[in-house]
Amino acid sequence: MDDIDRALVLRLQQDAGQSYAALGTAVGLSAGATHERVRKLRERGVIRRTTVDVDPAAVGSGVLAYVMVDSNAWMGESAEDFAAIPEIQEAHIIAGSASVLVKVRTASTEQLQDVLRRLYAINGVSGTHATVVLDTFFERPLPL
Amino acid sequence: MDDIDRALVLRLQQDAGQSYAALGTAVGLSAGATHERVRKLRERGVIRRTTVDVDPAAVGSGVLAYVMVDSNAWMGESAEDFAAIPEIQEAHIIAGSASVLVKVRTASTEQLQDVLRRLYAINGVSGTHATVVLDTFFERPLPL
DNA sequence: AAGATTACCGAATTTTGTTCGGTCCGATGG
DNA sequence: CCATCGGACCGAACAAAATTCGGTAATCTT
Repeated sequence: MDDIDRALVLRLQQDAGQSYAALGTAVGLSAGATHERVRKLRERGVIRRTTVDVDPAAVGSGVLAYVMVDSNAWMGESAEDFAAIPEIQEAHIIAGSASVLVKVRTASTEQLQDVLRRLYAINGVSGTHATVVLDTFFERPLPL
Repeated sequence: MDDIDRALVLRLQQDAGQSYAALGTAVGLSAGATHERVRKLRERGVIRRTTVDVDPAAVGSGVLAYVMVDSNAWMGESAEDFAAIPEIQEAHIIAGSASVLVKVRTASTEQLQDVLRRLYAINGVSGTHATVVLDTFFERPLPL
């Protein structure tokens, strides 16, 4: 994980569609060597997968909200329960008064309400506190 | 934006590296037609870009926190100020008692503290409330 | 229903991905 | 100090994929 690797990851985050030749030129390597570096980055798990960024509004997920989930039990083994709700994009165990923080995307506030209903149905969940996003400044890749 | 488009986006989210031939077979189209569909999805902005998922811990961002930022002024024009802090991965205007919610990734809690210090330096910011993530259940693509 | 538009297929063409032998450099250890 | 080893790189050969395009069928427009 040297400077070249970081440069490669950075450029791939910005555009994973470019050729190894272009990528190599940018970091000062041949296409073959670049290919090998990227292969190893994948192998090591630094690069997990190649994906596409989708406009949420274009696919019926125009409403974004973060929900603090309170519980009266240990939630450490409940990952599956949260994963079963497709509108949940992220779920984290957190320190502090609430115990789980989830990121939810829905098409409407009505559907958001329905997600809250389903959250309450999860074993151990005693309350929720939803924070609706009014405007997103930006969402961007990791710093390097 | 029909069923085929949705299937294409779904599969590209899972693996944007596969060939148009494979993608086409999966949805019942030729490679050429698939190529054209995906090109249009990009053109329309449904697909914003092709990128790679990186393991945060592998690139020195093992600490994740969400920070509620309180303010005593209208924050709607402060996107640049937040964007100037590279550790901030997302920034949103929210409804509720706080006015901005940011997602922060750092290598250590010391660096997290430094980010909080820089947040306070933003014009209008009157307070912060950081929630540290202890464990991430999952982070996944949008539902379709 | 005629015309126009769009989507599709399949093959040709170009570009890229992938593999491989040989070289260079730094580390290892005798 | 020198020989050996391993890793990273280059450049070329080969294989595969992207991209383009003419022709056709389906769909929409009027």
